[in-house]
Amino acid sequence: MRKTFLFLDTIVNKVDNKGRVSLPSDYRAIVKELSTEIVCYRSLTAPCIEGCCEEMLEKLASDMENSLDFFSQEQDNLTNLIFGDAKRFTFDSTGRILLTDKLLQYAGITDTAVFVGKGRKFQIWNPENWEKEEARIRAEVLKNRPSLKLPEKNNG
Amino acid sequence: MRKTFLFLDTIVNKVDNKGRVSLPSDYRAIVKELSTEIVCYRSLTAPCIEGCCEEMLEKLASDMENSLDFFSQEQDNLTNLIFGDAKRFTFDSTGRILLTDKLLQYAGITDTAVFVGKGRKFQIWNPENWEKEEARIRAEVLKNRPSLKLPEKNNG
DNA sequence: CACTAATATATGGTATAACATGGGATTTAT
DNA sequence: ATAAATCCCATGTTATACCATATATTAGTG
Repeated sequence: MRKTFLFLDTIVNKVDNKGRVSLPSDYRAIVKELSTEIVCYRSLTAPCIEGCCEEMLEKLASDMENSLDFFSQEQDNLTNLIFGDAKRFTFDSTGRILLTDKLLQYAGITDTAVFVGKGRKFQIWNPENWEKEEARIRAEVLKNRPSLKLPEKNNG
Repeated sequence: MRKTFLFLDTIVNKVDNKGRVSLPSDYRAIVKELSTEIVCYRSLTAPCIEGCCEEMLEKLASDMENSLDFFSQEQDNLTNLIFGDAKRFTFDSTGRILLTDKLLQYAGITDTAVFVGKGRKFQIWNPENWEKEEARIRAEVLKNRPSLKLPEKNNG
C-alpha cells in the first residue's frame, strides 16, 4: 500500500483517432490503489480537461450536503455544473481511457495530450496551449513571488 | 460493492410514445446497490424532474426532524411539496422507467430526455431547456466567482 | 562505458458484450 | 371490457475488453 497519492510530472501521450489515450503509468498506479476508474471534467479555470479520483467528488458532495442549504440556488448551480459535467472513465487492460469529443474539443486536443500533475488532481492539455500556459505561470510566479499562505484554522 | 454513490455526467435518451425512458446504465448501477426503484418528483427550483434514491429522502426527513424549525410553516410547506409529490418508479428488465404525464408535462418533455447528474440526486430535462439552463449557470457561477474565470485569450 | 537482453509501457486493430430502443404479449386496474 | 401498465424478446449500435505489435526504459554483461 502506498503512503502518498500525488499526481506528479508532465507526460506526453498520443491520442488515437478513436480518442483513446494511455493514462501515464504513474497515474495509473495511484488510481489502482483506490479503484479502476477516474473522473474527468472540463476545468472551470482553464481550457483543459481535469481529472481526479472519484473520492474527491464524493468528499465534495458530502461537504455540500453539510454546508449549503439543501434547497439553495447556489448549491443547485454548483452541483449541476460539477457533477453534470464529470464522467467516469475506466481504463482497459493496457491502461487507456476513451475521452469524449466534448472534453477533447474543450481542451483543443486532437492527436497529442499532455498530462500535468497537480497533486490531488491532474490536467490534460493541448501541447501548444500547455507550453504557453507554463510560460505564463512561470513568469507570473517569478514576478510576484507570492508566499504560500495556509488558512490558519487548518494549520495547527 | 461500490464505494461511491454519485450521479454524474449528462446523458440524452429517447422517450417512446408510452412514456418509457431508459435510466442511464451508470445511474442504474448505483440504484441497484440500494434497491430496485428510484424516487422522482417535480423540482422545486427549476422546470425539470428530479430523481434520487429513497435513502436520500429518508435523510431529508431526519434532517428536518432534528432541525430547530420542526414546527415552522416553512418546513411544513416544503415537506408537503416534496413528499406529497414524490413517487417511486421501478425499472423493468431492460432498465426503463415509465414517467407520468404530470412529470413529463411539468418538465416539457416529449420525445427526448436529458439526464443531468447532481451528485446525490439527478435531474431530467427537456433538451432545449437544459441547454439554456446550463449556459445560464455557467455564466452565473463564473460571474460570482472571479477566481474561477477562464483566461479570456485561451478561450475564444 | 558500450552493447545487448529483458521488462515495462504505449499504440493499433479486432471481437465481444453491454446498452438503448422498438414492438408485441401478458397481466393488472378501473 | 377497455385501457393502461408491466414484462419479455429481438435488433442495431456503440463502447469496451482483449490480443498483437511497436517503442521506450531499465537491467545485465562483457
